[in-house]
Amino acid sequence: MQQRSLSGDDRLPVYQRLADSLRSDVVEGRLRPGDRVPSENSLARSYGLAPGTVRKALDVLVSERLFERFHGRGTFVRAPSFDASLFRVFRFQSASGERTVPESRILRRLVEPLPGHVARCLSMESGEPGISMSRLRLYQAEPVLCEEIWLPLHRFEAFLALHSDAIGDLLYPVYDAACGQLVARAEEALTAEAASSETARLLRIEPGTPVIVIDRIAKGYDGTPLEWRRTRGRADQFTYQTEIC
Amino acid sequence: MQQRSLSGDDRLPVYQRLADSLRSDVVEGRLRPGDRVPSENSLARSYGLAPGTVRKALDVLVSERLFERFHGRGTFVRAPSFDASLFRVFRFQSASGERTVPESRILRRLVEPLPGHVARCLSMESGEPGISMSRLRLYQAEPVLCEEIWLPLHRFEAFLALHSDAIGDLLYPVYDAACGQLVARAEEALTAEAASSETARLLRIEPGTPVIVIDRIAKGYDGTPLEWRRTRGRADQFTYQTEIC
DNA sequence: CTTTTATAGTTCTATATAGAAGTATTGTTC
DNA sequence: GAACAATACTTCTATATAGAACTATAAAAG
Repeated sequence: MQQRSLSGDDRLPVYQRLADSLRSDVVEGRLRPGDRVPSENSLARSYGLAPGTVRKALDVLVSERLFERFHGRGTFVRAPSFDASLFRVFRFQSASGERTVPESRILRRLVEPLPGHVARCLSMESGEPGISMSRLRLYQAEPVLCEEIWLPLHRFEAFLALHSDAIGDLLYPVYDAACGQLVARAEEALTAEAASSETARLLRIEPGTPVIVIDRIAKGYDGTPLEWRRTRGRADQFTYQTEIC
Repeated sequence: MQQRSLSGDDRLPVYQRLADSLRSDVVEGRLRPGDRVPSENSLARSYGLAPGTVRKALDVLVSERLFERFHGRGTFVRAPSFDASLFRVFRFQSASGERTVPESRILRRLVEPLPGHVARCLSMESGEPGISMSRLRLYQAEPVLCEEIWLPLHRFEAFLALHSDAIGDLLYPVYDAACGQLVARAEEALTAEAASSETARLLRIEPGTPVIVIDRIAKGYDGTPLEWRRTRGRADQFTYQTEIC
């Protein structure tokens, strides 16, 4: 247990600087999702702080949803969950009410130059090489979502080499395992449009029918954009619920 | 400064019971939006608690967005803001970027029996009397949103008597002033559909064009549903942004 | 009247301490 | 081996205290 000290702007309160320090432990990979964070007492000892101050720093990171605490068990780096957001938006539930992740079928996977609007979102230049994918997602054998996905080639070369069977229904675990790319959070923008003939064919609906469009930019812990994704689904299977105040 | 004691289940932690007590001060109208909450020290004195415990109770209420704190100034009951949510969803901003609330025009206001699906949301019986309104909202003289609104008659009789000129662009302040009904929060559900001929006419678009539908149930501090509202707007003027993690 | 200064009130930070409450492991007993 | 008891460790609650940082008001000075 070595004595540690806080870096950073010393005009900031101590608990903020400790929170910053722990946050960068995650950003720089010294702490990974699922890892246990040192206990409040041991942090207090090793940084030479009062336990209350340490606890306040952890409060910050818990409210950021970066950590989660369990009474009597410990504090852990939280693993983000993205499919929960799909359930918030589309109602995929069987008659019995249970939720299963929709099955995925990759229709296309090849290297192409990034189009302008995608490149901008990925902080890259238009025309730089990217991996382009089309994916169809089915629920109980019915097509429910279709997706266009773009990845920066230089980070995801190993993904190209993978056999299709090695890619499951969820992509982010594969990004981590095969390419060492951890997705920490994502920004989503939601719109509606009339179905093009292409998406109408994939979703087996009439062209012109309203569809929901979700644009997502997935980012790493350090904020670098990793994936661009556009998902379309039938509007009549969609509701998004919030509380406002 | 009278000595006060905490009621409620004494197996709960003290700070929770204090938070409950202050919350019910708001629910029962002893504290109103904008009011100043007694200072941390005075609460500590009057309840006979340590200041840290009081502060922890206030932390709870601040994170619920019921209170807001200002360093050196005090703690206040927060006034909810609902038009902010409209801006999150529809992009009404002039070229210069400033935001103005869209102008409102009430097309219809009369007493009618509540239809079933509305009555259910308002915890009332189908057929009970309600106030039914149609409203058109314009931005820079262009129609952008159309709304159907239902109110329970027994709470809003005074609203019927109001002259149209006395009703501004925002309804909730009028509900409060004329009927003593305070809206605390609202639940919204968002969908898309093809424009009916009726909404197409109002919004001056082609029938069948995608429109966004927002169903809202507005509730008081005690949770009683006060207003049912369905808003429709052109989908091409709409984006909803969130961060997920 | 305007500006400055003091003051009293507010929230915010930090320390120190003690024990309650929950969880996992280890040892003991049967 | 299974069931129970003791233990060590974790987070959680609560108290007490002191001063920093910020804001509004009142008093004083120009």
